[in-house]
Amino acid sequence: MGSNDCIEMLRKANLKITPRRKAIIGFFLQNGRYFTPEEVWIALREDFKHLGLPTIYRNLRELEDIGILIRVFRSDQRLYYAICQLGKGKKHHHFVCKKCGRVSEVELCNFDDIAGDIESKLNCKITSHFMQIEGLCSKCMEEEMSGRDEGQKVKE
Amino acid sequence: MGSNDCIEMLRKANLKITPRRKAIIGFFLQNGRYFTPEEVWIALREDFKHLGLPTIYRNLRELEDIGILIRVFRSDQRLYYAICQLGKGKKHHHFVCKKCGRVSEVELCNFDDIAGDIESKLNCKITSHFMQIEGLCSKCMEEEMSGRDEGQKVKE
DNA sequence: ATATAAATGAAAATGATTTCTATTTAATTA
DNA sequence: TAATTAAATAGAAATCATTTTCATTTATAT
Repeated sequence: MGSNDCIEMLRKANLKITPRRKAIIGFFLQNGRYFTPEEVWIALREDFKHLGLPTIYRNLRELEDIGILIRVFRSDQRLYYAICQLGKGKKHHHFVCKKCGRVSEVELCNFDDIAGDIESKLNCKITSHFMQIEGLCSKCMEEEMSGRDEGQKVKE
Repeated sequence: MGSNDCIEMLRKANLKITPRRKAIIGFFLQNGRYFTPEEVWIALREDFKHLGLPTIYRNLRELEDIGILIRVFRSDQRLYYAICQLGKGKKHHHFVCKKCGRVSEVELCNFDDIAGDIESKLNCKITSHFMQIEGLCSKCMEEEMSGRDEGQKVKE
């Protein structure tokens, strides 16, 4: 998916294609990691004379609603968003690099193999599951190996 | 695990065994579902002449740290906690009833079967994964079936 | 019993997120 | 292309869940 597909999704969702929306989507596409609304705001203020933080919050939420963005969960209580190229239609999960925050989409999932067993055991009906996979992305692994310690780092 | 085990965990963690802590743990054990700090506070205020909301927040966090409680994620940005009988040692997940909020522990997990494949595909190193399973618990399924609509309900 | 560090309550502060409202703008239609 | 209209936006203010501060109390080790 590129920005074009995103624009198509905006159309389908009856959301207007505004410069801010395009910039937000472009920002997430360029940097393939998660960001707080404030971080997005600070980055995009460069490109807009006027840009309200509420606009960012509103748009991030709307873009999440239509499946262009996903939420990333961290233990602090803040909002984190990342681009979701696969959209809501395709079931998948996300891998989050603990070091640099990069988010990668993972289509592989074998949960269905045990869903029935869980249902039997709990005598319940499973309707969905959410998974967040964490670790080190390829880039951060290399850096780890070579003893270097550069690169974008996630705030602890 | 019962309250006794919890008290043992408190000891191990060098947390004092206070009436409030015992009450909080007991409250979660009795009602096997998730609650916000405020809900816990309102419920336990019955039993304590003085009970500060910050005390609840502090304790919930501490109890989460040592593995007695877990966080439940919902799309609103609030804190939800539930009892975790298996503790941090044993890898497991949680099933959350979308209707009544009941949280059940699920030891079954086959993620390891595909972890290697994901690592190969992304060329990454997976260090952990978090999963929240959702659906209808047995009690709510029965109610669904019989057309009744009683029982504790989760606020939408 | 005493000492001491931890726990607590109450009040106040914090700060992320949302709401409000007047203005602007994208997109539709004449 | 201009007029129209609902949606989007900025900026300021409000909200409200959560945390901090600090004086007092309490669990527990001695």
